[in-house]
This record gives sequence, structure tokens and C-alpha cells, in this order.
Amino acid sequence: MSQIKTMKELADLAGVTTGTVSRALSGSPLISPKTRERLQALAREHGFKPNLLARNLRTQRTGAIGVLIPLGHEKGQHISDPFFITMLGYLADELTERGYDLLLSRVIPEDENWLDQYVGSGKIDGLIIIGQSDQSETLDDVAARYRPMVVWGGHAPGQAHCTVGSDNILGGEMAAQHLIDRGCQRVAFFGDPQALEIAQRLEGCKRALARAGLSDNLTVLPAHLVAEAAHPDIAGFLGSVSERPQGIFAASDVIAMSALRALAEYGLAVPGDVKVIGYDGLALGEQTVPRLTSISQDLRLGATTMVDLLLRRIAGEEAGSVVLEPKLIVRMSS
Amino acid sequence: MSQIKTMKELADLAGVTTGTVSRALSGSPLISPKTRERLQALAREHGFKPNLLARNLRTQRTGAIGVLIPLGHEKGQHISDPFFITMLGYLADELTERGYDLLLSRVIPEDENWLDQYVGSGKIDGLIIIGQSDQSETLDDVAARYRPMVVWGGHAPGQAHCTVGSDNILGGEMAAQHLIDRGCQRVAFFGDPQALEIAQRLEGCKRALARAGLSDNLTVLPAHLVAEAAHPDIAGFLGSVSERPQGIFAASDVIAMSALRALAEYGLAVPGDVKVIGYDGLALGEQTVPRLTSISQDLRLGATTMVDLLLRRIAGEEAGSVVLEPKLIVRMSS
DNA sequence: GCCATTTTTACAATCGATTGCATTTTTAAT
DNA sequence: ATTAAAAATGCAATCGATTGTAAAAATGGC
Repeated sequence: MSQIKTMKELADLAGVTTGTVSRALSGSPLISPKTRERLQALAREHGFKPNLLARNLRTQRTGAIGVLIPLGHEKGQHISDPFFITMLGYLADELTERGYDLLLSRVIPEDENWLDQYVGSGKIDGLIIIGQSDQSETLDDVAARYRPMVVWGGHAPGQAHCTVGSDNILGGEMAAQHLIDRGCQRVAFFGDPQALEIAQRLEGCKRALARAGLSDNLTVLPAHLVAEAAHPDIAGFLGSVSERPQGIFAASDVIAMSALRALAEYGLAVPGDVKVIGYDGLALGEQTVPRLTSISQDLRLGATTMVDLLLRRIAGEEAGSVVLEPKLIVRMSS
Repeated sequence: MSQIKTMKELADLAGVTTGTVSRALSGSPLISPKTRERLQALAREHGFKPNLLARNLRTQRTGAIGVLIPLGHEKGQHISDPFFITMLGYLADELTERGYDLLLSRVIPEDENWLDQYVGSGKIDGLIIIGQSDQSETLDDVAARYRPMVVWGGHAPGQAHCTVGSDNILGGEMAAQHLIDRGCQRVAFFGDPQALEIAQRLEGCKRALARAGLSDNLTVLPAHLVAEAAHPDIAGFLGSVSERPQGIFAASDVIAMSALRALAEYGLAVPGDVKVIGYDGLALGEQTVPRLTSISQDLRLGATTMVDLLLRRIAGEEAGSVVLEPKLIVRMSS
């Protein structure tokens, strides 16, 4: 019952060398069945578990995938943000199902090469980044020399890093078109286009409005991504505009929820006075009052796809970006 | 611009030894400021990052905290369960704020010593376990020889492992009392008492009923913890009981949500026909229809407390279990 | 019973950093 | 200029496993 911590101890105990123990425990055919079983039994009996650090150092693989959340210009944003959390849950399911651990880190990309902190640190076999934020060039930069990396976010032509995400331009177009179909003439866009994904959604929005000849009727409010921070932005906006928009396109469901709250506080009926559409299709949209119309990205599929691509890249295959279909979910807010 | 991967390469390049490089990069006072700066500049220039595995192997610390979710008898339960996810988000915030990484793993405790997979694997400095499930003895067992471990869940007298969690008995009592106060004579408890926390909530429930002389009016339905799995359990129950309960105490908010859905499907009004109270106080309870009355556990505080205790234990201090105050949140379902 | 194979096991280098101790270089004091 | 003291660097062991190769033991054919 003594505590065997290292192979050396086990080896001494059994009267063999660590090499033999190592091979025995890994079931190498170089070891006779007799000693193999003896050593395995001994290891079990003493509860011996090989040190993974040492093993990984030697074998140069870790069995862990890093998941990074760059918080961009949004300093206050927490990991407990519903979108991150949802995505994280799916990723965790997917990765653990395939035998990988998930190393979660929050990063605030302040110093030049925040990404290199992880890449090549030897702690991970691959990297999944949730959201480009405003770091698209940095990502391109790193992607050039670090292959096993997949990013959730928008795909732009000429982009070097591998992304998975919905077609944000199309999604934005669908959202705006939906508002137009519902009779909105003046539309407000809530979201900060500094982030690529959001810029793309805005772009799609503009296209739809242009097609309807409503280009001049768009107002853009660069609202914060965090719910608590977005609320004052939105409340301020609603209080100050002369001509109230008839439709609001929020660049994320979280922003949309803030908008719903602010609208309620101003006594505005949704969808009667103002129609609201979000983006993400999070589960919480089912539970808002009124239930939130949204452009849905299939996050579970997104997670699966990212993990797929990543593992293929780790294996050395080429694997390009994937663009997922956005889907309009009409609920009660529009 | 060559890719410097190891200290040896950097050292050769600079014409010094790895020892010097190591000390220079870690800012040791044994190195002259001149060479220190020269080496640091060189390292920066070549984008050198020390291999963390090697460092950790040498220093015997990893900078990572393991978070484990034993899924117990509930095989189908996913990490994307709202409760886990919420807790996970808070933990991630808390840990990253203190400079720790978070290594997430899902475990299905099938083999004898699932816990030893992680303890002593050398990958983590400490362990946080979310939920005891039905593994309380195993946890006690491991706690005896592995100090840096904190568990979210119920605290029972004589328990060896360090727990943080709400007072489940008191919480259960409060929930049942609330239903009684609202005039419920027959009460149903939804939840599987195999898990310690749930058993405790049931115990509290029984006490309150006993005090009111209603002991015989309790029905226990061991519903699944997973929303999708709980629903048929509950629907079946509602369809089969002769005397419908006037109050339902769901052992978790997730179960309560399933109950709300099932009740709606049976055309029963909440809280008119049946009153429902959940447990956890998750944010999603704000968004249900009707908004869910619940016994709230302050998960953010719980996460902070767990991390606190864990770090103190890692530092070698003694740190005992903490029981948090449950709080009744009256919303619209009761 | 002896030599040639084939199995088993031992030996030792290796992964990439850290760190105590020995050695060299620099500084300062006489 | 000499030497003692202080400062800076080099050397080499170490963390705990893996793995190619060499050595030893077991097997088999005659």
C-alpha cells in the first residue's frame, strides 16, 4: 500500500528497469506476457499512474486542446457570457467524446503576441479560438506558422486562418430583409463593427436596405457586447433619437435582450411599436418576453465542425474554412 | 527570423549556456543586467517561448486547475447542461483572473478509480469537482490522500472531502414550507435521491411536511436530471396519478422547466392549478413562462469560494467545507 | 551438449527546462 | 600591482517518462 509515484520506484520494487515497466504498461510485444501481467498487476495494486507531463514531454503530444476567448476591445466581457458558454459546452462535449481535454483560457489581447503565449507553449496539441474580435490580422499572422488552429468567426476573402462560422453577410441580409418584410422603414443596427463578424452582419444589413431603397434610413449604434454595458448605450440611444426606428437588428442575442429590456422600460411594445431581431439563435431566446426572433447559427454543428477540422489539421491534412448556413427563426418579437 | 524553439538554441545563438538563458528570462538577480537584457531582447526578437511542459516537469507545478464533472448514473447528461455551464463560466472567470488555466474534463465514473486518472497525473495543481452525484465515498477516499481538492455539493457530517454548497436540507425545507404557505396540501418531489444533494433536499422537504402534519401527502418521483429525459418521467407521472399534487418541488431548475412544460401540455395552469418551485436559482428561471420560483444558490459566490479554498489548500493551509445560505426567490410560478 | 536464433530485458540517450554548486571574471581595496 | 571579496557565468544533475540499441537469457536444431 505504499505510494508508488514513479516508474523508477515500481521498477525497483519489481526488480526490473523503468524501460521494462514502461513497455509492460503500454502493452508492448517486446515484453513477455508473464512479466507484463506481473508488472501491470503490481501497478494496479499500488495505484500507479504515470506522470503525464513527463510522458508528454517525451512524446511531444499533450492530449489537450486549448480554447481561447480573446475579449478584444471589450474589457469587461466575461467568460460567463451566454454565447461563449453555450459554445464552450458544445466544444467540451465534442472534445471529451474524442478523448481530448479542454484547456480554457481567457486572454486579453493587450500585448503584441498574446497568441504565442499558447502556440508552442507545448501545453496543447491544437487551438480553438472563439471569436475574432478585432484581432483578425494577428490570427492571420499566427496561422501562417501554426497549423492546428481553428477560429470561430467570420470568413473574409484572403484570410489566412481557418474559420468556421455562419455566413454573416447573408445572415445580416436575412435579418434586415425580415424587418423590411414586416414593414419597417427605419432600422437601427445595434453592434460595434470593429469586430469582423459584426461588420459583416452590418454589411448584409446595408445590402438588404439598399435593395429596398432604404439606405438612408439606417442608424448604427456601436453598442457594447456585454449585456450590462449594452443597456445604457441602448437606453441612451432610445432616449435621444428624434425618429424612433421601427425595427432593431441587434448583432447578437445578448444585445437584443438588452434592447428588449430597454424598450420595455420606455413603454414601447414589441413587436407592436418596435420589432426586434437578434443574432445567434441562443436557447435563451426561447425564454425572453416576447420570445426573440433571431438569425440562428447552429452552434452544436459549429462545434463539431471546428473539432473535426482541427483534428484533421493536427493529423497533417489540409482543411479549409467552413461557412455554415444561417437560419431565420421567427418567434414573437418581430 | 529563424524559429528558435528551445533554450539550447537560444543559448548557442547568444554564446551562453541554457542555465544563463533560463535565469536571464526569469529575471534572476544572479545575471548581470546587461546580458539579461541582451538575452531578453534576443528571446523576444525570435519569439522564443519556453516549453511549459518541461518547466512544469521540473518545477512540479502546472498552473492549471482541473474541473471535473462526474456524470454519475446519468449517462446522457452533457456538459452543456445549464447548471454546469453556469458554474463553469464563473469558475473560468475566477480562475483565469488568478492566473490559472482550467482543464475541463467530463468523466463517467465507471471504472473503480476514475478519480486517480487525474489526481497525480501531474497535469494539474488542484481539482474542483462539480457535483458529488452518487460518488461520495469515492471522493472521501481520494480526499484522504489528495489535499488540493474541492467539491461542489452537499456537506454531510463525517464527510472527509471539502465541499462548498448550499445548505440543501434547509433549502429543501424552505421550498416545501413555501409551497405549504401557498396552501398546498399534496406535494410531489421531482428528483432522484441517489445523489447526495438531492437526498438532502428531499430530507428538508420531508421535515417541513412533517412539521405541518402532511407527511403522508408526499410523492417522490425520481426524475432524471437531464431536461429531455425528465420530461417523459414527469409526463408519465402526471398522467398516472390519481390525486394530482397541488405543489411540485423540483430538485433542480432544469427539472422544474420540464415540469412547467409538461404541466402546460396537460392544460394545467401554473400557479393556478399547480404551484412549482425549483432549486438553483439559475438565470434561465427569469425567462420561463411563468417565471420560476426557486431556491437560489449563489453560484458566483460558490465559485469564488471554491477557488479560494482550493488555492489555500494548494498552499498547504487547512481549509474546511463552507455551507452557503440558500435563498428563496419568489417569482411567478408559486 | 554446443552453436545459432529468437525472446527478453537492461542500458543509456532524450525531451526542454530549472537550479545548486563550482568556476571564472570583475570590482575594489590596499 | 596584488589579492581578497563580490559578481557573473558555466557545469551538470534533475524532473519522469519513452525508445533505439546492446546484452543476456531462453529456445531449438543437430
